Amino acid sequence: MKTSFIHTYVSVDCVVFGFEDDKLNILLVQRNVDRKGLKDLKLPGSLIYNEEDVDDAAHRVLFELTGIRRMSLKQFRCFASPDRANDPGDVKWLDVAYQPNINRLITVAYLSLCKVDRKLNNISKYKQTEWCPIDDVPQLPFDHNQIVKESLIEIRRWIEHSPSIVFELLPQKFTISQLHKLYEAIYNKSIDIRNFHKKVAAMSYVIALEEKQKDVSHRAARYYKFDKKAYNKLKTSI
Amino acid sequence: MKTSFIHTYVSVDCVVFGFEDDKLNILLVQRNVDRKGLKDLKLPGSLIYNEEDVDDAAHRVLFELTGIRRMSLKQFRCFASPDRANDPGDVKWLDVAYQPNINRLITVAYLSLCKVDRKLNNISKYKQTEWCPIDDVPQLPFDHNQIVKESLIEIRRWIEHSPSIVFELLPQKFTISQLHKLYEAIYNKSIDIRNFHKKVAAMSYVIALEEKQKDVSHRAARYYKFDKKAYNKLKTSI
DNA sequence: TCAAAAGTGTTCGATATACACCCATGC
DNA sequence: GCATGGGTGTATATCGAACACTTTTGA
Repeated sequence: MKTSFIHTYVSVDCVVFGFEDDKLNILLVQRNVDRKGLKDLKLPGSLIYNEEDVDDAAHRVLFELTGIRRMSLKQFRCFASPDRANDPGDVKWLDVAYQPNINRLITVAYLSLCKVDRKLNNISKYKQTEWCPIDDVPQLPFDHNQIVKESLIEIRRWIEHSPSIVFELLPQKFTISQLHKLYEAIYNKSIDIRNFHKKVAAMSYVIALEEKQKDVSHRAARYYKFDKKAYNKLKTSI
Repeated sequence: MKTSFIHTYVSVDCVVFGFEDDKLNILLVQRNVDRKGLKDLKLPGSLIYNEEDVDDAAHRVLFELTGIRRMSLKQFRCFASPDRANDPGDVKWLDVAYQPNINRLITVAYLSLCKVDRKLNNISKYKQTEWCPIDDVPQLPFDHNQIVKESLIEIRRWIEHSPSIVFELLPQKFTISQLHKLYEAIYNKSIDIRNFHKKVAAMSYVIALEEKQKDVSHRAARYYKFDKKAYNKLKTSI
């Protein structure tokens, strides 16, 4: 009787967002096994270790992926459907990548953000990683497509709660236009640019710099930066 | 090497909110083992079965607890600290309740809501269940106190997103005053009653009934009901 | 007639939305 | 001089917050 309780492996899977070509992209990695011809992509993830918290496992995955130690991340859901790992190809991959007879796998999904201009010095584990536009995500193994879908809802919630995290998707110096396009990409709708300027002006933690764009064939845009200290002061004062 | 991946049991724990005496309460159950004198309470929960999704496990726990089959519930976080089940008393309880040598336990926390006037016909499993005011929760095993704490934040988020769920905490017929006190309890602040009347009036799915209170020693309050169909129509039209 | 809770409107400030033209730059 | 994107202000609607008195009922 007691044996019917699940005794299982637990993994974390990370949806890492980046912003490129005015679009949201996510990081996908190549699976270890090659199936000829087809790119065989998945979300970066890993089984968790014995003495490891899930949050730590997610940090570890991201570090192995990007070389960045303490990326912002947010757990958003545990996926545990009994048949999420039933596809024969997925079962086989589990056998090769981890060990045979993993009959079931529960995963905890995380959201994270990364500047795409950051060089990803991934730590040997992944053959290849690539940014993939969110509207152009191929079919992924397990329930990774569903995880991606839900992560899009979650990223909006995250921003409502912590407006600062959008700046993790932009370079240190950015233009209003970049920020504007980022918001449009995240909310998937067009946002009036004049109202947007007002909105940014109201963010006391977005600081205008003297510096402007150079060598652009139109009026040069001013650069701005995100002031973390001002943001935190504001947050704690509320 | 591969053996260092976690291979573990997974449980669900449910924070069930009720509304009584103008306060939020949560349902606690008595652990199976008695420690003399002290009430030994915990959140209702269970290990999950082999072929069971976590959501289903949570539904099962709630059914065993209340006799209600499809309660609204919301997964809100996976708790997986390696030392969440390190307390000797907790280890011993796990041994007795489930089986020896559960060295680690990951849990997925759920939020749910229940009318306290509903008779809880709990299905034999729990010796005793009791409603406990949220401000008066005793020390609980594992990290259940933290789970309770986070559930309070989560219930607010849930209401923002799905205003209808508050009505699961009230009887079918309720007064504005009850609804008002419920909101005050959830947000833990006083809310201006006139503004609140306006707010309720703007909820097209809260329907005034002809019926009023009887035998009260003050002006009788009108009853209202929640109209689920009107609510759903509104939701889908947006 | 008193105690206790029910019910009711207006004003103000803040915030979101809609909307169109001139500016700077490189080619 | 023209194409390209940068930058700006005003008017209106909506929402939330503040605020005090009258009504109904049973005891």
